[in-house]
Amino acid sequence: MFRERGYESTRAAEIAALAGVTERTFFRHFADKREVLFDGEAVLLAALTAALDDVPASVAPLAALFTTFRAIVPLLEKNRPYAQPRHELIASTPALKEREIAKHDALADALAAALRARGVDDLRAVLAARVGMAAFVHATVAWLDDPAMGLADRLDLAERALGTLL
Amino acid sequence: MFRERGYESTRAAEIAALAGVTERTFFRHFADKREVLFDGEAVLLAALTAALDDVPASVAPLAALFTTFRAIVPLLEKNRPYAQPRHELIASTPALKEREIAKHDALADALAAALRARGVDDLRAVLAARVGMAAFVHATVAWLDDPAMGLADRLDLAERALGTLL
DNA sequence: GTCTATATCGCGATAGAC
DNA sequence: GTCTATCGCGATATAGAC
Repeated sequence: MFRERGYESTRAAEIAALAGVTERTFFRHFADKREVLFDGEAVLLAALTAALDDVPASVAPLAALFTTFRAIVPLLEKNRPYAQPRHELIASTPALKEREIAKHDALADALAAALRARGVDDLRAVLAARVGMAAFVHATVAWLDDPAMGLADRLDLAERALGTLL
Repeated sequence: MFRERGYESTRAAEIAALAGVTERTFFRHFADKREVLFDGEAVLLAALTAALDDVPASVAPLAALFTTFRAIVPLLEKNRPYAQPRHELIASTPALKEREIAKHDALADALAAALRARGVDDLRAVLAARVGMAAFVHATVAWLDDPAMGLADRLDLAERALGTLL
């Protein structure tokens, strides 16, 4: 419906009707209209933290994150047919883009907490998580926009670029 | 008004009345209610890009950003009496936090564009900008929460922590 | 589920600046 | 005289209280 009529022109009541529930029920499931598109974030977070748990604690923080990202590449690639049009919609709708950025921010916070749990000090945990997320998001977006290069290669590229920054 | 009655309990019409204008006029000036608190972002962006222009093009991207941040420290310190309560309000209001994150994201985009204009390739520009912003925001928040350490020192700390990551 | 508030936007008219 | 900012009125969808 969002793709056909546009996000703003689609009323919450219409979505609810399509799902066969009341408008009120819709808002009981989703805190607001935008949330309909971000149900999957919980799955992504779970996959990331699970993958991070499999990385030996001896691996340095940022390297551990890149290992984590690579581990979920198959999951993301399987999801591409859904993720691509979703990304286009979000990119062209400011309200949704804002929400997506907030979700990524929360994801970074969660990764930082996971790194702290591995014994990384607070400052390095926060910075590593944000640096990692920046690379991950950039790689993912580039991959969605241009599938000529695989996601794993995009991650390699980003990791190597980070190495040349300092 | 936000601090006294809380953000949500303060109606847009009340703000407009305080300013001596109509509610309709309020919304002509601000795209939405949240924007009232983010008028200063344009000033910050201008200060940052101006400061970055003064850094020789020979300086590496991330180092150039830290030089830029240090250059505007006096501006931020002068602004602290306003910034501190503002930060508390934003931190305790999800809707405002979301907007702030989006503003920081836009700032990172602007910095990336500025780096590209210096001849930095796209990938490195984007990553440097986001890494820099992460450090800058973390340092600023830490400084606002605990003024025991100066902002300049917080930036030093973050830069050195990044050095051990990359 | 019902009821209601209020953020937000469209439109037409008006007043003052240049 | 055009341009711009404000006003006044009305409509509607989201979201929250009960």
